[in-house]
Amino acid sequence: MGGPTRDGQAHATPPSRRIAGELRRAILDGELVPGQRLPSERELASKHGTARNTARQAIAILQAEGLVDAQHGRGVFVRQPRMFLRVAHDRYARHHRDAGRPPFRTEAEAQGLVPRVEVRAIQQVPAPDWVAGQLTLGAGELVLRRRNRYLADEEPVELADTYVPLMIADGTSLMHEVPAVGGIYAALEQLGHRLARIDEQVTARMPLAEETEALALMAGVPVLELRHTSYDERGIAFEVTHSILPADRNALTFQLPVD
Amino acid sequence: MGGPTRDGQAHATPPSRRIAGELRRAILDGELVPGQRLPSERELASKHGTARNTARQAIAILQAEGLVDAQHGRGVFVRQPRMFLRVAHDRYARHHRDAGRPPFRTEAEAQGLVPRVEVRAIQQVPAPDWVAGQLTLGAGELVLRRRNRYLADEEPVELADTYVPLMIADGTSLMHEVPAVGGIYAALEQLGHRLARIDEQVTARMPLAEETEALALMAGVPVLELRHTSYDERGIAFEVTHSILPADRNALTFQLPVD
DNA sequence: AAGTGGTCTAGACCACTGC
DNA sequence: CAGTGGTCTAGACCACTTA
Repeated sequence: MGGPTRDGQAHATPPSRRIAGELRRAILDGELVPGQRLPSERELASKHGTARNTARQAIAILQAEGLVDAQHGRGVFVRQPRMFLRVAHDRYARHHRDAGRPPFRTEAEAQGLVPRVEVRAIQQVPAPDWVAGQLTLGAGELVLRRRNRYLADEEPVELADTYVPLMIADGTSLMHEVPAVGGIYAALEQLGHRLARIDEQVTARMPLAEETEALALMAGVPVLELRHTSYDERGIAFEVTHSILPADRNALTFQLPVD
Repeated sequence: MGGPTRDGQAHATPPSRRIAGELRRAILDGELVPGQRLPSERELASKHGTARNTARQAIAILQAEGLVDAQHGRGVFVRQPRMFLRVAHDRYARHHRDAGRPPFRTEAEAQGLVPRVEVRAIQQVPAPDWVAGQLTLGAGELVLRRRNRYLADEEPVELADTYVPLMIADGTSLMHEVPAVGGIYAALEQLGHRLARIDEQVTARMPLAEETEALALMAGVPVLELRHTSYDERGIAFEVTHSILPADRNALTFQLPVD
């Protein structure tokens, strides 16, 4: 039994939210510090005179807010601030490419992290709508898709699907696992597609189950969704990349001149 | 009773996740279209031969993923794609400012939306660490803080705290509610701070309870956190803004020359 | 009034962790 | 083995929406 009005208080805050509120305040005020264990579900329940499920619901609220992290068999912990990989505004600068450093490697090494790239798949697929639009292809036309996963110090920090029109990629090193020293941008440049301008669009959402697994995401962590288009000197798009980045491990920086 | 191994299948997917998986597939495959109602919790439970709480847990998973939206007394619905306000790369261009159009108004009107700005507070506060760092002030030095809420067609789309050093703002129109035609950037320019370069950093996280309310956020919607710094022609920072944007209503676009 | 989601209870078994 | 979180059951009352 026991809705919020059983004691005559209409619209009173339900116990689960009250417990979550108390814990949230303790975390934000620093009474509970990052890494510290919360009382167990059973302790919280008996302390507040509720069923265990009610205390559990309170924990679920905090988990959805990204404030705590439940570990099976160990306990519930205040979340630790995580390492931040800042994707700098100049990651596509030619001087890095000329030095044989692909964008991701540039970023990771600048922060003292060990980069690793996993090639998950290299396929020919029908172009998704957004890709076809950016590359001015017919809807459903075949494109090369390279699916990569990027890790810094063996922690996954990005999933990236890169699309290149077959007219450009067919028969080139792009179809193979390791396209060239310097990454695919160096390879594309050798093919005559000199990067002159990029266009990036950023939003965020909660991860799908598949992304949660591939990025080892904890509950309550959203992902950044980055859509990137590369243009050559004639203003023609020759490559697009769709990236998914854990929001707790990534911030994107941009520096723009005005006027 | 009833763990996943009761039937001898060790590590089998628990019923709640199985049900969530089926519904997720139906949504992503388009069998359930945006706006459509899902079966009720009681229907799902009886159809799958589980308790109602188990079906309810499946719904909670989809809600945390931002795929569905539960409405008390009505049902659970596949979430509608929301209107997207793209914050264009040229929102700070001088020609808008010269025409008396502040950045937000420029954006909204370009998309046929009616912009409205609520000034929530104009105060002098100690500079937060990040603000002090960007403006090269002493930690805790007083700065002007203007707290705004932005609405498009009466839907909240941004919370923004703008900080200006008191040395610049004191005694000027910036201390008043409506600083000048063209917004605070026009006012700053009249004070001799000509915008030459901006620096923006983007990340995302789940909203705090206060932000959920101020932005009328639904469950499972993260916020974009945008940190913006304005530099004049001498490379001196004269203004920073900390924005919180609902991720389901905002995408940020950037266009950058390379090299 | 009927149907829906929101919350709670009291109890159970499971899987995982760590002493 | 004890303690923790993960999941489930079967039932209940509440608040909200719709007809």
